[in-house]
Amino acid sequence: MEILRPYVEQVLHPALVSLGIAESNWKSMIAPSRERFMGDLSLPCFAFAKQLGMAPNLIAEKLQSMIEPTEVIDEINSTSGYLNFKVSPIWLASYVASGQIRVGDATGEYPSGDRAVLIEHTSANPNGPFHVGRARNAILGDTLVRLHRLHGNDVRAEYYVDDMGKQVAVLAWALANLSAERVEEILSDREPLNELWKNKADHERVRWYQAAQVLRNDDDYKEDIEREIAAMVHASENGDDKVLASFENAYQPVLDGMLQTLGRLGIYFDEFTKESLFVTNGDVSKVMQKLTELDIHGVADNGAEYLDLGARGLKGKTEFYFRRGDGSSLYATRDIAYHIWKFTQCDNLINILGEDHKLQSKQVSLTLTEMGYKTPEVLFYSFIKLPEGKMSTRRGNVVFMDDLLEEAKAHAAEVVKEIRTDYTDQQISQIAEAVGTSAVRFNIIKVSPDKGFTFRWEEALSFDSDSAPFIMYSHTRSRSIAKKCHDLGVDLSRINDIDTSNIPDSMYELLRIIACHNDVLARSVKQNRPNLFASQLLNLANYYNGFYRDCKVIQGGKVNHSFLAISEIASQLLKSGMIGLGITPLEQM
RNA sequence: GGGCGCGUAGCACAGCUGGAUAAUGCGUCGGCCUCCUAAGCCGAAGAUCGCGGGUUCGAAUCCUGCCGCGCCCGCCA
Repeated sequence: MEILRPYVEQVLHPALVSLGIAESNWKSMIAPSRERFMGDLSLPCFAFAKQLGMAPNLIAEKLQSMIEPTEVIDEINSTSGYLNFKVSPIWLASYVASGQIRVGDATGEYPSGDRAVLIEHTSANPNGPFHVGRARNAILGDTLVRLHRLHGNDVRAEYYVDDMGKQVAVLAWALANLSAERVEEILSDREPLNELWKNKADHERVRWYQAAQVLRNDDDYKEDIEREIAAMVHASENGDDKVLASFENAYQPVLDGMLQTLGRLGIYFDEFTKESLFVTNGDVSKVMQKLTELDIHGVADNGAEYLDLGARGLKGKTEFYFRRGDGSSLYATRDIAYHIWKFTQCDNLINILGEDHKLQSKQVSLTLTEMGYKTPEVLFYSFIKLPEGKMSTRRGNVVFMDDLLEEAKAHAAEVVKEIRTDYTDQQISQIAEAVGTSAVRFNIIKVSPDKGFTFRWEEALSFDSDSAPFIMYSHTRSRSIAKKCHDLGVDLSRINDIDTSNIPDSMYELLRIIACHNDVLARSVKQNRPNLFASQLLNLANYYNGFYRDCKVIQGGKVNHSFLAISEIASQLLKSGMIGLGITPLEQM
């Protein structure tokens, strides 16, 4: 509870001075209390023991006896070497009611901070529909975008479009050389295209891609295809307009289909930057020229060039190749040019990458440092497995995000239909869409990014556990109360009177959670860990439910304005926080 | 084989610049709808902090060895 910190420091300072502790590094030792019942902030006294020649628990007790409770801190206690400070309910209630707890805006319309942050996420090759594994990037990335905005940063969300190279070339080759009949013939042993996605280009065209991959492994065709594709790749890397245009015609509809899926999850981008840009505008050549001039530069027998990053602490394979023997650039080289450009657009740069990119990212960062540039922050995430093993488009062992969203919506609709018998079909559909997409997002966000997990349908569709619907439900309760109060003639824009003579425990506990809300948000953003804020929102919803139980806003047709004020503040924080996580706030459900 | 990361109750997660009885949520079990939406609330049980050593007055936290899981080790992207 950072809002309490200055008050704690103020009362602690004279006491510590009179004990003979003058330095001020004790300030950094003040931390949130371990247990809620003990307090809000605590000072561990172990570090003073040596200097004072006293046992820590005695120091804590001594300090306690020297400090009088104040209007802000009404409880000071010491237990086993810790001095605990607890915030006064009356002061806290007034503080919260006065509107000083910042309710951020995750839509990013009114950035209040001074940091311009560029977050690059997803950037998936446009060759087929999202499966759940690939979507983890988009969901983590978009959540980070939203949380940074909620925190006040000015954020730009970027998608780096891989519009050159082998993957797109394969797709373009297949579309140019294979008929629909031929594709289906090649894929005859696979599951057919789901009827639902028949006109969605990402699902349609991925079959061409898959068929081409089959042929590329077929001895009868392999060599010819490889030669043709290699020629296309080569041309694209040299900035050949015609080939790049044919690539774009091949991938753009696929990308559009993929973005449609992301749109359903509330994921949008501010900017799409094509990889080819840095080849055609000369940046890549300049980068390669500069790299050639570095001390750690080396040349292979056939003229390929690399940097020896072993000299800069990289272990394992230390040669980092940036130019092929034929003089063309590599993906990583272009990525360096892209990073240099990105740094001209922002103060902070964040990349969301799968754990398979760890080495590559390290190489890029070391190289950027070598060239004198800043390096990006990177959020790595582990892959999502299926019970049957690794997800693989090639082997058909995938769960498509489109299918998951359909299932989630259908499941949500069943639940709504069962418990809200008076809702219309349209209401049910709207609620089910919100619940389904929110639940899918939340189930991915709540898991720590560096931990891999296994996708299970029953967990992905579970709404009664640790879930988005739980949070959504608390929020609709608060809206329902507000609506009732409005109908009773209360002006909701003018409620900030708190009856400090009546602060039940569950209201106090809710206030304490509210008081830490922005602390958690700041930490979540600073450390790029969306799951921390997800947990905070779950807590907020939980304590709101406790408040709801004990503090009746409306009783016997009369409105308790004090409770209503707190309910409304909690409601706003729930709503802004939900938008921050990409959960859809509903008025009723 | 080498490198990087992960391993905390049935599940998920916090704590990891060493320090309080390892916190929180879900699930489980038991209870609660004449009461603002029971998609809810209350209570209880549940942890060899992967395993073994070491450093320390004190280790989930630091060091080390092992085990398990993931990823990487292309002049691919």
